[in-house]
Amino acid sequence: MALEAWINFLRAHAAVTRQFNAELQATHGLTLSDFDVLAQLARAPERALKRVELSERVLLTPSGITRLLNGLERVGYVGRRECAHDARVTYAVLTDEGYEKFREAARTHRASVRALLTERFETAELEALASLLGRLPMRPDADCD
Amino acid sequence: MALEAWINFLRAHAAVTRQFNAELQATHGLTLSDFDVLAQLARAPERALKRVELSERVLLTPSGITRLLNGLERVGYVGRRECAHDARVTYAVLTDEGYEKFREAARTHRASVRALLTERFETAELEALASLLGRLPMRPDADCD
DNA sequence: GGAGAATAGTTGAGTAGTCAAGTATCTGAG
DNA sequence: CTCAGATACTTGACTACTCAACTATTCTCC
Repeated sequence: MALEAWINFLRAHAAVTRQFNAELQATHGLTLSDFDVLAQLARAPERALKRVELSERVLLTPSGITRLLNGLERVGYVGRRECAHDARVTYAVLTDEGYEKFREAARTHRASVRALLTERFETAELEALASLLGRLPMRPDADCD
Repeated sequence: MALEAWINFLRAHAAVTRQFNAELQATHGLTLSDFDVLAQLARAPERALKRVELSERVLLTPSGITRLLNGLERVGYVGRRECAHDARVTYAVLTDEGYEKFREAARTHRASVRALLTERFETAELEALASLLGRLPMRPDADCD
């Protein structure tokens, strides 16, 4: 039944993010969102991304991205680079330090995620879950796809 | 792969809650969390629940519940009742007005959820999804169950 | 029956985000 | 060439929480 699935989804999200967030915060001083943008930058070409692109990928508003990046800039994990062709855009670029930080954090985070999930699901189930979740809208208001 | 499932999960949550929240806000002036506690109260015996119970069910901290209930009390959807046996507890009780509000909101919310999900999944898939999600921890730090 | 630990709830301060409005830049149509 | 929009951010004011510290009460058990 639809509503039950939805409620399970909400509860599970709250419980799981709370745990992972706390873990990431405690061992690396990073938010889940921080980690998410670090991850996006790490896999982007030249480790740089426009702020707008970033906001689309991590599902924050542009202003959310500005503030989040302020924090990451202050601690030196990301820097700014101007765009030659368009003076409106500034790229967020991952510094070497930021990349290093990401790699460390990714290792422990990946391990926790894997632990949480493999403890509860068989491989086939995990694939099924990922694929089902993948069919949900991945951007706000994408019900007209 | 575990990490992929997790990322799909995060994105889907952000996109979907954003949409439902906006919808609920626009048509009924309620937050998803507001709706959630209204729903918990509506199905509780005598439509009353201790604040602590509420906080466990909707996965907010006790202080979050206090503040959320402040709002719902101000607009008259919930009231307070003292407990005869234990002077520490005050029950949150759903008023008739609050119950009415919940019923209205539930109808449209249920319809949206159903629409979103049935548009993307077969009945069997939905059951599978609900059951898989149901295996995730439903309370913070419940990895030792 | 009284001290100490646990439980229910609130509050002050802080954080992570939102939205709406603003600035600066770019693009395209007449 | 210019002016009307669109686009890329940033900022101020707000919201919805969280956490830590507090009060008030209730259990425990010697």
